[in-house]
Amino acid sequence: MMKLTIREIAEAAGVSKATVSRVINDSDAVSEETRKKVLEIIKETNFKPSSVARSLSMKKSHLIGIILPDLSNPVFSKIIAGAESYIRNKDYSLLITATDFDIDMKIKHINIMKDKGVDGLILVTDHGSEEFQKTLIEFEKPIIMIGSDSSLPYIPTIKIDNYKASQDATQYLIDLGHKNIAMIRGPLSDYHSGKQRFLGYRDKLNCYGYYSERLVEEGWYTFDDGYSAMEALIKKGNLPTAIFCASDLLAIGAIKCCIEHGINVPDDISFVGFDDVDIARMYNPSLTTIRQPFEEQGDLAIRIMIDMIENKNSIPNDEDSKFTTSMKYKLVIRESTKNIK
Amino acid sequence: MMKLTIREIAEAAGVSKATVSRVINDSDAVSEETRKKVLEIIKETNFKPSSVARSLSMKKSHLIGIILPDLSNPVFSKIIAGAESYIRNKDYSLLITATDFDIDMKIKHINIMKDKGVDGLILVTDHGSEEFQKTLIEFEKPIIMIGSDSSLPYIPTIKIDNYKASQDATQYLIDLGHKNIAMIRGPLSDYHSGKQRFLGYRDKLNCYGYYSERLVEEGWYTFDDGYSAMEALIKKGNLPTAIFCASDLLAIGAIKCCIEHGINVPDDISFVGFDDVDIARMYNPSLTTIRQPFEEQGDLAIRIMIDMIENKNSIPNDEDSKFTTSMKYKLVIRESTKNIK
DNA sequence: GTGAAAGCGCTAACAT
DNA sequence: ATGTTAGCGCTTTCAC
Repeated sequence: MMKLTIREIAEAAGVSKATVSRVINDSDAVSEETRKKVLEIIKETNFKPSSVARSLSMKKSHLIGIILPDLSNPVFSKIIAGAESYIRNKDYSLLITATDFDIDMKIKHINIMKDKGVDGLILVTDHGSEEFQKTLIEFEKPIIMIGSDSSLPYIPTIKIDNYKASQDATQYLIDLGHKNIAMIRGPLSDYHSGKQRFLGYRDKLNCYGYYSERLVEEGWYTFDDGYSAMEALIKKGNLPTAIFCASDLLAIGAIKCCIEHGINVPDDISFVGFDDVDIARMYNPSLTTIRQPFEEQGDLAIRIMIDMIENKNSIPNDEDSKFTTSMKYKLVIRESTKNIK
Repeated sequence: MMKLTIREIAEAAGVSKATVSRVINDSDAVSEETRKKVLEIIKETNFKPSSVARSLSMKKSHLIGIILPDLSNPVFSKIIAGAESYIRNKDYSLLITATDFDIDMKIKHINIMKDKGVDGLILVTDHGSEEFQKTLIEFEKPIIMIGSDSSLPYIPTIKIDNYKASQDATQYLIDLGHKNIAMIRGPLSDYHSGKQRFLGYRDKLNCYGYYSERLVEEGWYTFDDGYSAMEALIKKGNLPTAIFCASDLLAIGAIKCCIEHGINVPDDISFVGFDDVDIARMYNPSLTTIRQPFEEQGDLAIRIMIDMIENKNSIPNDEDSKFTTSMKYKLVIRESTKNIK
């Protein structure tokens, strides 16, 4: 059975291709009679217009690209899940690529997305190099960033206030009576999740005069790095009574290390994570953490994107309309923290 | 700056569009001289041919669709990650949709994929209804199934032997001296992960005369269902000394429930999970489980798919070439199981 | 209200 | 080796 085209439908209905097209798109007045007839034939034959041909003709692919570092990390797969579940009922599809935090890879794939004709691009990434900026500028279609900003004023950004969230987490630990509070941070080169979360912690401790460089370890947000960082902390001796971690995985890795060393959580050490991935509530002990609304971020990004694509006017183009959506985070208190007053 | 087309390149190079096309695709002999010239202009202008136009003309989109139930479940996001990381260096992209285990949704999205012109489709799902089968038959492009088969002989399938894996897991528990072994299974309507895993367990217990219906609870592979199932088991009284679970999440939910009830794992009850998602090794206690090679499955699916797309001859078309790849699973022993002999 | 024709950007015969 | 021409399947003026 050959693939049907609009031509066959037109013939079968005894009208022109143009008319069929009008019916399909509701684009122009068509007499009720012919519309009925055409519609009927379309149902009967189960005809579906080729989106490829349509894309070429309309210069719109109904594809939205999304580029993120890593699909097997729950942090990112949640964002995708949020985006996907909203788009599913819309007339768009998602083209997804992971790029391993590699900036050149990112640039390459932004270009691939462009070739594929995506109508818009969602970037989950840090802002990166100058060449990266250049690629963004030349993209010429709507872009949205999640978790980071681009320094390009016309690119909407969705994120949370990492600095403030970290201050809140730290304050919570202080309120619980902790003074010797360590942090396992992310790399400072990672501006939002690394540097800002660290600064929030440091500045807050400084308010109380508790801060010391000795208290800080660093890792790449992973379980294994959390484990190693904790080993380092143990080796240093003079254990803290609480540890704030830049990610849940870091926290869980560190907790696992503690347990294997006979250190009780939260009796000996309290832990606060960051993200609230699924594991946080499942863990034993369950993890006190900062909840980031990942799925909502993905969902919102798609909403804004579709709006930008369909009402071009809504693309912010002057300085004051630069819009950054700062989403609400929330400190979720569970079993891993203890009041020691 | 207008979007460049092959036409501008041709003019700039003083040749015809056809020649430019030849250069781009290495499709036909072109004199070294003109090739150089064209290539140069392409570099200079940073020209990229439109894949949409190309798709229309060649009837090949270089898009591979993948449909799965849920993106936020680590089981599925690992498969995607595997597929994506292989495809990334190939000249293909991935169109991803999640469908919530809803069969009608699946059918709808298979059709959407078809409209979008994907060159092939990877399905992570159970085989489903007759209408579903019909949709597959009418798809007319390569399809591959992961984790399940289709009953259509020409559709390659990638999976593990769930029945045997469950027997192995159960045997392991028996070897450890356990006789009173419960199971938290998935729904029997789910043929592979539900029914087969259960049968492997039941048949193995029957070999020893240990089986009893009282030992079985059921849930949807989630943490919360595991927790509830464990509560039910506790309510029944006469606790088993070991529990085999149809998923890691089920196991972890049950373990969490035990801990909250003061039941020690593994001293009082041993647990074996299924999947080996990341959480399994991170958990406290870490979980003994059957490892499924998710990323390898995704990777392999893409390899086979690209091969099918590019060498059509390799599509199996006779009965004996029906090919099911049964991947190796592995029992990974960790802290959640205890020898009680 | 409807049809004819041009065109979206590319590839693929067919000529030369 | 290269140019010419005719599509791929759809949308969109522009006539009628």
